[in-house]
Amino acid sequence: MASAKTSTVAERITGGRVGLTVAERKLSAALMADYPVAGLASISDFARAAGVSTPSVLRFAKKLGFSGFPAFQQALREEVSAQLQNPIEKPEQWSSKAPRGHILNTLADAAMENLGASLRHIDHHVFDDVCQLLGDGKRQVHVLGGRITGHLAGYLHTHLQMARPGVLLVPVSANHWPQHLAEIRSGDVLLVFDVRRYDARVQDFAVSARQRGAKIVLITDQWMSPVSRLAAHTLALRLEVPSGWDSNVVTLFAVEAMVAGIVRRNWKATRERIREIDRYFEGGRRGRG
Amino acid sequence: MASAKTSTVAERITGGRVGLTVAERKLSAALMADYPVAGLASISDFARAAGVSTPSVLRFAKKLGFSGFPAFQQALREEVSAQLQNPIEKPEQWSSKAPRGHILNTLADAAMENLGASLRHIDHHVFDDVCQLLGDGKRQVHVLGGRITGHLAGYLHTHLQMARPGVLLVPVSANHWPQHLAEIRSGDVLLVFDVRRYDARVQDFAVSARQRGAKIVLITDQWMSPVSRLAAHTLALRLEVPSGWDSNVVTLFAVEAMVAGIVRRNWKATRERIREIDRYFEGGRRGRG
DNA sequence: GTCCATCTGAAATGATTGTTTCAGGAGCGG
DNA sequence: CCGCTCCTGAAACAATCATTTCAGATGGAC
Repeated sequence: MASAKTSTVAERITGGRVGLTVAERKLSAALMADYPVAGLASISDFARAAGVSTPSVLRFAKKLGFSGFPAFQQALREEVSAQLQNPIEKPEQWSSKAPRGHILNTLADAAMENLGASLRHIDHHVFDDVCQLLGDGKRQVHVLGGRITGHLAGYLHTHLQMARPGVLLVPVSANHWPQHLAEIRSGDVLLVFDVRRYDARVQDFAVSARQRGAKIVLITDQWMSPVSRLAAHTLALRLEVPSGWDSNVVTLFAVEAMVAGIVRRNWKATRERIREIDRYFEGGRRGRG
Repeated sequence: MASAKTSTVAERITGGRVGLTVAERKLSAALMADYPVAGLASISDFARAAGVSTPSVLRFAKKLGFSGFPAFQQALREEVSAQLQNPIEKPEQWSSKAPRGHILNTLADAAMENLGASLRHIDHHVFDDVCQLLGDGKRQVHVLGGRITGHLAGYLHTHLQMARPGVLLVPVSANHWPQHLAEIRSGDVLLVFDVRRYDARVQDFAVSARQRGAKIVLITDQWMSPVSRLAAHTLALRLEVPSGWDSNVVTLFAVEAMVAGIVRRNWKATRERIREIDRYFEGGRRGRG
């Protein structure tokens, strides 16, 4: 593998630490003319574009410290990837009173970037399909979360119940999963939250649910839980924050967006259900408006 | 050579003109998760990243109108090239592919405005004081939420437990509150979530807790729960969204920020607690990483 | 002009990729 | 539950690619 990943390929070239030969200068010029895309084609294309032979390209890559042409390309791809994550416009400071490095500002930055990155990557057709699936009153919906995401599962469960009947929260404790599995019928929907430290038991549950004919919707992080291979729909979100933990702000956003998308579909029925629920809760509440 | 070069690959995919199969949706998701770099690796890498077979990738490319995988890659390279040349493209839309009025865009706007408005109003000294109070191991912390916010209370509870001992979640059901009140000692902290439709029973609980010598921290919305008159510290957040419901994205943000602020104070102890918890959970989990 | 060191590309090789084929399986309507 | 259609991936194949080898080219020193 290539050694120093501290510098970009361009820096290595112009760094001048290495004297370039004629062929190498041609390659350098061709690469800079359309950086770094020129280097992302095949080795022969790149050679042709620069007007040199393929072995020269290879020697070029090795001279720059890469193990071979694929390693060279890999570095270029990573640069592109990093560069394309163009940051969204954000306030230079969120909380004007707070110090620049205050955790409120830091995390707000991260939250916004996560939200932006997630939304840029979400396919809104997938999102709409998920809403339709979850809003389909003929299917039961089962919601499953892990130790942390279980709270989000609960949040979704509570809200989804206002929009439609037949919403079941899979118990947090895995001990009760076998019983719950028996509730799953063909055509049901299983909504799974599975992020980072993916839980093998969750995966097992998903396998069983699928065998029983359930459609699986997965909400996961950018590294994609293995459950995605079982899922009919997957929403991959960006959850990284500099605190060293993951942030579920975007996850909750996705949950609320789904609820909003579902409610919008059958607003009348939802309003009626909400009234019923409220009527019940009024009993224990004396509050104002 | 591929025919129409008028549209980007992303647009062809989300354009919806072509119905996507399961494998194709996975590919789409994987591609969007790191667009367009994910598609610039070899066909087998791309297939592996998406969790499908290589032939599926090929069919995907052909379905999008390309003569083969190389043509597909060529199109992606051209997009990268074009995009890297005009560097500053502001996201006037969050999900560029989704329609302007799509719920994802609407809610994302609202979320950002809420976050900004909330942070502008929060006094970071109050925030820091809250963190210190909640991080003080000599005080028990009781966390109380309502029907909806109870899930956020649970989220905070789970995380706070990783940072310190003596964190208690007040049961959701008001029936058990009398017993729980007996757990509250002088000097304890009661963290209350109370938003909109303020619950009178929550207020009653807060009154009792305060009589027992508890300090009260309140997380509420911009209209301020009446509990604020009892509270030592109040964080008022902006939670309005155009869906007609409230959004708790900012609330969760505040929760995570508090956790981060507390954890930062005593990181060593936290890490040890996390290890212990992990050790326990390892038993029921076979997962990777 | 001759020699030497260095650079370069044609050709051969081995490795990997992209493509096709085909049998099995999932999903769907009757 | 059965039969149909369409989707999917394992395996075989063909094409291209990345790499090595080696003879010829280049350019400077004397």
